[in-house]
Amino acid sequence: MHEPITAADRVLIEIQRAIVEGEIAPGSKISEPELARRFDLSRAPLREALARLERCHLIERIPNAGARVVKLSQAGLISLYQLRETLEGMAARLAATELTDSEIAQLQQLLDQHLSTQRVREGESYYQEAGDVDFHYRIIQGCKNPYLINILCDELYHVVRMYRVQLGMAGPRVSRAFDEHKAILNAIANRDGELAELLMRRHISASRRNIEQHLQQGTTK
Amino acid sequence: MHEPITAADRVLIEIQRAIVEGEIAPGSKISEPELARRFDLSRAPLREALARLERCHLIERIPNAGARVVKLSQAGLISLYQLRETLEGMAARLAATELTDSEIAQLQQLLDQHLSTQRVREGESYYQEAGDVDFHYRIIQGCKNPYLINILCDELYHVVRMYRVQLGMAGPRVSRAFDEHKAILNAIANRDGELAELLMRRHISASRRNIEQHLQQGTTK
DNA sequence: CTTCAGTGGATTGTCGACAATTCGACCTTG
DNA sequence: CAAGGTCGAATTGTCGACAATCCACTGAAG
Repeated sequence: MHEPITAADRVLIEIQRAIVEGEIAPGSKISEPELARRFDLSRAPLREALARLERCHLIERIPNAGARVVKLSQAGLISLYQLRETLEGMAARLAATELTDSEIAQLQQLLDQHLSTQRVREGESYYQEAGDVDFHYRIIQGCKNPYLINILCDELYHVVRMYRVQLGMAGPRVSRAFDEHKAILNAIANRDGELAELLMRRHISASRRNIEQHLQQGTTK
Repeated sequence: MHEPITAADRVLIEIQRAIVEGEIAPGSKISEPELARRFDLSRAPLREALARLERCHLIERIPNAGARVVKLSQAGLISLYQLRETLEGMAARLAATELTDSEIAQLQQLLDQHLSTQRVREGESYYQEAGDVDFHYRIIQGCKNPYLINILCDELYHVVRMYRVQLGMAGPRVSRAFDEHKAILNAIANRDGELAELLMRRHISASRRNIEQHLQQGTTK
């Protein structure tokens, strides 16, 4: 079975990566002919990809005027994390009742694995990033609400990553984040949805404050 | 200045209406050539419209296999309203601190207007629908969070309408809904965000139960 | 010197046709 | 008769070209 990937999907993933990693500068204009040449395709699949990029909030399109890469801003960061607090809090609360015992066990196993990995590579932000993403991803999948899953995993995921990558998340918060994950999972294991929601909200709030500091230092404008 | 409308936008609105009102049956397959003939367009703008319909959760696309109109289900309704509870509750809470005094006054004026209109046309569900939508719309706009506004007004709005329209919302809940609107607005006027959120959540929860009854009666499967 | 209208260039939106893939019907075979 | 494979028609994905629209530059008038 071939990967169910169309040409538009491939270029979508490419451009997503380029934007998230800042290879295409925030605020810069997107030229359809230029990108078409760069990725060696027609404009048809490219426009399909652009439509999906708009859905991910990575670009902003104005009819008959073109598309621009989104600019990072403190206001945008706050709005985004404010929403994440609510949505992932909801996901954690639902996951506490929806997840099966075996799924919870697998998650605990995953966390142990991350902790040992983290000790080996202290301060390596990529693994932390991957592990954090994986943990949140599984919690979200566990809520069993397709609309919520779609919003968090398909639409908001890449913008969140964009903020984290471009502001260069570092390591001092790593160990604390792992403890917070553990606490959230404990609440879920105890089937305490309200506590899981509260802890998840705090976890994301702390993450926001962490990034906010970096943003104030980084962009002076 | 012409209306900033492209051909794809026009057909999008047409198809949205057709799907929401059930003119295109839920679960039916979408044929691109057929729709292109029906609306007298090429397939290019039509595909653009289909991409946005997928974003609105009105159709589901499978690569190389086509698109189908979404089917209404009790599980979908519950997931949708579960999410609305959280999101609109958040919007109400934020609106309580973000709305200006004059905006609140305008909202109170709007509600009075709706109440008088409702008395004139007792049980007329369309006006209730329009008034309800307008009230919720303004609360959402008042939260000042662009991500949240986008999700509620652009992505979820039409599916919600689809459930309400196709299950034929009637009048017994109309007056109660107005009272609930009034209570929510009072909480906002008192700058009591927590209460506004709680009341909004109850309001939507009651609305869900109302629709749920109709759905159980209507679709026996 | 500032402001506004006109024009040229480029970009976006749209079109019709071609290629790749899928779904269904038919036929063959065990 | 059932199961599997094969072929064909239809649909989706992609392409290159045309038309409509917008942006920037130029030029002229106040």
